Amino acid sequence: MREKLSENTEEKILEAAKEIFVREGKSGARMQEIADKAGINKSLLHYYYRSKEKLFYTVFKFVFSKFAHKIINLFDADKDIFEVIEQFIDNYIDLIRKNPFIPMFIINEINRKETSFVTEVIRETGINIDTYFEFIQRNIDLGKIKAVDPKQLIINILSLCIFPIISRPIVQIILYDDNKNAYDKFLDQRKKEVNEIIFTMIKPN
Amino acid sequence: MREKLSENTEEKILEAAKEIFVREGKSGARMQEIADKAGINKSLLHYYYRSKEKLFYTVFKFVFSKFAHKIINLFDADKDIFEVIEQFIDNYIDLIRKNPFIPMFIINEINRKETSFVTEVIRETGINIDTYFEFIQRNIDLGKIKAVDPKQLIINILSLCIFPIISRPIVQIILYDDNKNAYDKFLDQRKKEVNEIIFTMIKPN
DNA sequence: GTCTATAAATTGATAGAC
DNA sequence: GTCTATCAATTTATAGAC
Repeated sequence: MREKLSENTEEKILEAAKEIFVREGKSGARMQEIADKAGINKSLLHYYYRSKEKLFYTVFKFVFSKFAHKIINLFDADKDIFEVIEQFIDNYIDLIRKNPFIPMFIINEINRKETSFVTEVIRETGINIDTYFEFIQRNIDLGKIKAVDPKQLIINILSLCIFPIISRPIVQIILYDDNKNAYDKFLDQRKKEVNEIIFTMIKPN
Repeated sequence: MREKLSENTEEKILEAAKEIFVREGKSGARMQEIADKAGINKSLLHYYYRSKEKLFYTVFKFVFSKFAHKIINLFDADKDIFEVIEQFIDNYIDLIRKNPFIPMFIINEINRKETSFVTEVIRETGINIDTYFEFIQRNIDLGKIKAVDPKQLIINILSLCIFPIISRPIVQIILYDDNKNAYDKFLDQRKKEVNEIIFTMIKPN
């Protein structure tokens, strides 16, 4: 019973902390706000996680892991690479659009931390980029795509998908006079745009 | 004399504030740290700028304006569009590489602020996107490039240049085992990569 | 496990002397 | 203009009752 309740609380805290940290950043987040959102007392935060630093670490690992795996996992099977990429772009743009603060949060906090922190998170997260490399190499060997640099390729895809969304608050104003609907259309159109770019660059002559 | 000294102090404050705010973010920056870096007393900060908020506003406008104009100004003259783009990519990647925190700072803070703040900054900054639109349209009319969407085009260029640098701390570890030199080579190579992508997408059949 | 009370440290801001 | 001293508010963290 008690344990059951405890687990519940721990989850509620993590859920609340996630929301606050992601939105406000580590230094902008307040323990009080997290406690309020979790519907508990501030002291309980320290009971479950010794300090703000430790709570942040837990949250960051959780968020990063989930996000990173969503990227990596797509490049597995023996599916057609063009289908995989098309699906990836479609899913990914929608995913970030729904959680626009997540990429910002990750990039932002990673820029503030020492290398050791980042390395540790990556290690614990257990993401494995080799699956992706092999997937690309296999397709090159089969002559399905040109012999492109897989590193440049993945960065191209991520850049073209992520940047328009994290920079939305400025770009929407400058390009579309802050018309939200217009920018949403722009992002929909963007799926085709990114697809075309990537396909053009990798398809054999 | 007094005025001369005053000006000097104000500049020193702005310079220090810029460095701290850009690196630590608004909520992470400390007035004490800014004062220390400027070599003055904390009270003087409040003497020149009434509050942290006002100091931040001044710094943000300054940083954003400088950065935005560097982007816009390149698309002016009657120069060849392919040359302009090539030069832009080359300059821009180097510029961000030297100041990797600036784009993050801008994107980050703009995501935290209300639309009114962003609109105000853009208005005061006086950036004018029309110059760019006209430049592209002229080149389309002349048949120098395909009839691409100028909005997608500029976002493509910026995405491909900025993202690999702001995400460097993660990507360098995942793709290059945290080998700094290797990633620098990657970024140099990237200039060619981005150029090729953009050229391929806009050059007439 | 959860709460109240409170400590201890930090931080933005002001008053007032020079 | 610049500094010292200090306030007032915030914020992380702990002690201790239940």
